Amino acid sequence: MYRSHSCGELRNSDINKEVTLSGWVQKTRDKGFMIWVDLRDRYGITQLIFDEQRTSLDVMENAKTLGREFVIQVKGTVIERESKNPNIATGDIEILVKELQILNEALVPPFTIENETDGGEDIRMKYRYLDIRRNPVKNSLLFRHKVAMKVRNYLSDQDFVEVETPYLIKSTPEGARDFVVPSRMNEGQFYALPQSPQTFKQLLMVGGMDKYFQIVKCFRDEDLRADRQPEFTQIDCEMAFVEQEDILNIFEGLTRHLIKDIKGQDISDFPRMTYDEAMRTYGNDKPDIRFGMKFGELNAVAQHKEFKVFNDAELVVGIAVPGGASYTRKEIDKLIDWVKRPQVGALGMVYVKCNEDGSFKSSVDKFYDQDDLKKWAETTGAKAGDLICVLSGNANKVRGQLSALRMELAERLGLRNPEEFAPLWVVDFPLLEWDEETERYHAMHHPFTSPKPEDIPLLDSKPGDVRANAYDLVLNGNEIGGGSIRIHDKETQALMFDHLGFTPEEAKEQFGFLMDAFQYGAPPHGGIAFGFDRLVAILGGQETIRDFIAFPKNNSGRDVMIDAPANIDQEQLKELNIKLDL
RNA sequence: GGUCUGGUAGUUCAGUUGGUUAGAAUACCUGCCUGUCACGCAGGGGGUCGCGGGUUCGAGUCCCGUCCAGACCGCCA
Repeated sequence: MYRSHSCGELRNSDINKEVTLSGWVQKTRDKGFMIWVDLRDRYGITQLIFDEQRTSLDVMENAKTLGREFVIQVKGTVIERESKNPNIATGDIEILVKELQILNEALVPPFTIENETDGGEDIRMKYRYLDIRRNPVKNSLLFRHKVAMKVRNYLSDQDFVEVETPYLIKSTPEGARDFVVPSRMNEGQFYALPQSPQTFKQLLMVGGMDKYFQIVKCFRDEDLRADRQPEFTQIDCEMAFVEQEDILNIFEGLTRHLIKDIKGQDISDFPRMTYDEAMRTYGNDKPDIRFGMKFGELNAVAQHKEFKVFNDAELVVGIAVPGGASYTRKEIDKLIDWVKRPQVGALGMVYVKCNEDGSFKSSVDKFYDQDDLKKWAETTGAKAGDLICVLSGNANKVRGQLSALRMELAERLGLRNPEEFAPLWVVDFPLLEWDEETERYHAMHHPFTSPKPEDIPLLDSKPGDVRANAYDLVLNGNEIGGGSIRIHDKETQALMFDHLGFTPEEAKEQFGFLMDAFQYGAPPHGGIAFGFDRLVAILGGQETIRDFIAFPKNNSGRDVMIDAPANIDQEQLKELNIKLDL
């Protein structure tokens, strides 16, 4: 038996018990006459004591050789500490060691295994197995497990069935780049890893599994971000015989349940907002509504003077920055530089200081009088002491720019409290989106999303105006879920493929199996998929998902620990009939 | 594909207008220490300044290229 107890559970009530503990040496404090060893495992730390009065000489000598992260087993007696440590749960007791066995020695780790480690990101990823021993990472993984269990239990209690779908499937041209896997048995052919189990879950609906879910890995061969990994986990859900309203209600329930159960918070307000409204008031389809700073469109009150920049602009729009009137000229110039960075791309920024005395001071006083500026303040909701930041230009671009500024300022002003949760449904997404590169429309969500019936007539005349039965769940400015009511009849699906530029032959080749299935009694259905990594990170109060993934990839999609991806040898390539052209 | 930031001891970082032998903290090693828990004290070892080239009497420092890491834009149905 390696252990009778964990390193986190012994208390005063266990005094005088003979125990066996195993774990890692967190730290030794050798005072010569006495050696203390902090023994650590997943559950906590227990102090061991070796003492020249009470410990045999050979055990004492052995204890002197212990180094950080040695794996040891000890047998001894639980005794009360002479001086207690209120900072740890086991701080009242210690183990007077009688037997010490070194199970495995360890090299000196390249960084300290402590809450505040001295190791940087790079080295920690290379030695991720050591990083996982640290409380912050360990606790993130435990937290992830807890969220997964809550989700499973909740959905299972609601009669959802977890069904596994295949990972080796077929590549499709729509959407993200696929990871592909060569098939040895089918010469020259490739599987693709799923970007999502989308078509399979729809086929499960045709198969009568009317409530499906799966916590499932998905794969997308696109560039990474702090909140994006090439392989990531979704809570994938689909239901038959439901309308959009049913799905919103059920998954609003799940979201409320998780926030209540895990964070102890009741969500009072769970608003719904159309895509149009989100874009107009926040410049963004995933607005963070924990704070205000809503957009005020200023065309009507800013295009009547001689200021050419505004007069030529499709949209003039501003936000009120709380307390911003006190910014110095230098600070405002920095803000202007910030919006002019290529990542944001604004050409300039007009500002108005709303002074405490009710007067206004702007960078465009030459063109606008106090009455004009007062109207701007009213439109943007600016109060005395605020700063109005105004951008102008192409409506879509300027909304994106002002949205970036809004988020940046909120971050700087500390308005994005990670312990506050403000979920939101964004509904009525456009069905199609114009793609400049390929010069055609492509599905904003995916090609299986149903258009709103009343908008179908617009498909030919104004394709960009057709709205979809599609919705996103937004939490604190992050898209954590998205879904739609699907098309479930062959004709509509064919019409959709036609508008996406597929020939009937291409549609049949790519998705014939789905349209075939639709002819055998496909029920009306719809669903949603949550980005599980992201959901866990946000509930955990962070926006970077890496620490909630045991073995994440780095910025370039590499696993620096196992050093993947890597070359494969000629034999393997030959077997797969692959010739490299490098 | 692009923009920005960084790369110096095991680790995290400092390093002035280019100038003697490249520093600190921590970790590590040795010794001491009668209740430590961020133990303390004394001593010690430890460097291809990412890599390649250039400018210069002289480069960690300036220039060019390149590699790596991170954040972001594009991309992510």
